[in-house]
Amino acid sequence: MFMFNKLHRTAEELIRHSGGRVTVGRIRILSVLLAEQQAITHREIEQRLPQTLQLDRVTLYRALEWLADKNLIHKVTSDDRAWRYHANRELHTHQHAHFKCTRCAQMICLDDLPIERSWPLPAGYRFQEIELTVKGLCADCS
Amino acid sequence: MFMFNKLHRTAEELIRHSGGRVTVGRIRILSVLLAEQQAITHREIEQRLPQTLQLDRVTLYRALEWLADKNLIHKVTSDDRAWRYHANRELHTHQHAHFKCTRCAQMICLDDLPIERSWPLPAGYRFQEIELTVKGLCADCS
DNA sequence: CAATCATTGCAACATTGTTGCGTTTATTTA
DNA sequence: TAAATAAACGCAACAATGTTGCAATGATTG
Ligand SMILES: [Mn+2]
Ligand SMILES: [Mn+2]
Ligand SMILES: [Zn+2]
Ligand SMILES: [Zn+2]
Repeated sequence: MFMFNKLHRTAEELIRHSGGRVTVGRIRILSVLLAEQQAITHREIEQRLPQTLQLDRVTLYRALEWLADKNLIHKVTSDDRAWRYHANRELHTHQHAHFKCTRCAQMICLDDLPIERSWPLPAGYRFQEIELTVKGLCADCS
Repeated sequence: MFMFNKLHRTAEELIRHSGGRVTVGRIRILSVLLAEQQAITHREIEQRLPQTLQLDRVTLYRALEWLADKNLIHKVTSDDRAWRYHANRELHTHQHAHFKCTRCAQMICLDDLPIERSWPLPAGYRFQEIELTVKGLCADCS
């Protein structure tokens, strides 16, 4: 309860600070992501939202897009065609790698992994960013 | 014409060698991939197939799956939710990174990029493989 | 409180890939 | 070469994930 209220207020503050409209949907969504240490899918976010809050699929998609635009969250691609979302902490402001369990599909950020090395490209190619996913078995699955 | 026939015969040989049935579909598909230096999508393969060969979407999907199982091709994930396929050469037998242009979506293999370093994981996690995509602008787009 | 316009809900659509099943065909066997 | 067989195929239906258009709602401001 107490934790929830704290997260709720944190989320509200972050959203208000970003200059958008403060809606209960956005607050609840960001709260869910702040409470989670993993990167989770649209579906998983839906399941973690309070039952009392009825929220359309599309609204959830648009809220997530908005939160990502405002740099409050980031989204990660995966081989199962589903984006995964995670709240931004200070650690996450720079580029970082991710780990995905090939058995349970859980995905975590690997904040310690330095990936800022120079990646040599063919002549004429210009580097923008890197996407790195280590795959294997998580502690629970191995 | 000559090139085509040569690829065609190479493809046929590879397929026969893999112990499956040698069908015109599989030969044509593998020929397309052998002729291509980029990793291309299901859709793009479809477009490159000869008009004379009518081939069902599903058959193409299943042929690609079979070719990948036999290690004649490999498939690469992307942020646009579409697998990309590429013929296996000797270079590609080991793990390698890929480059994807953020403007034209072309994707190439970065065979020179050594990614076999040790990636430190949290305790209890077990490494299996790594997926690395460098994003930026290709020579044509930059 | 009223005005405004960002946000939402709903229906429809798009894309990519998968599954079930009856038919065809490549290969083997006689 | 002809028949038998199992693999491969075509078709229809389905599934998962995400997007678009538009009218209704509601957060914010004055
Ligand atoms: Mn992350
Ligand atoms: Mn490759
Ligand atoms: Zn796991
Ligand atoms: Zn390009």
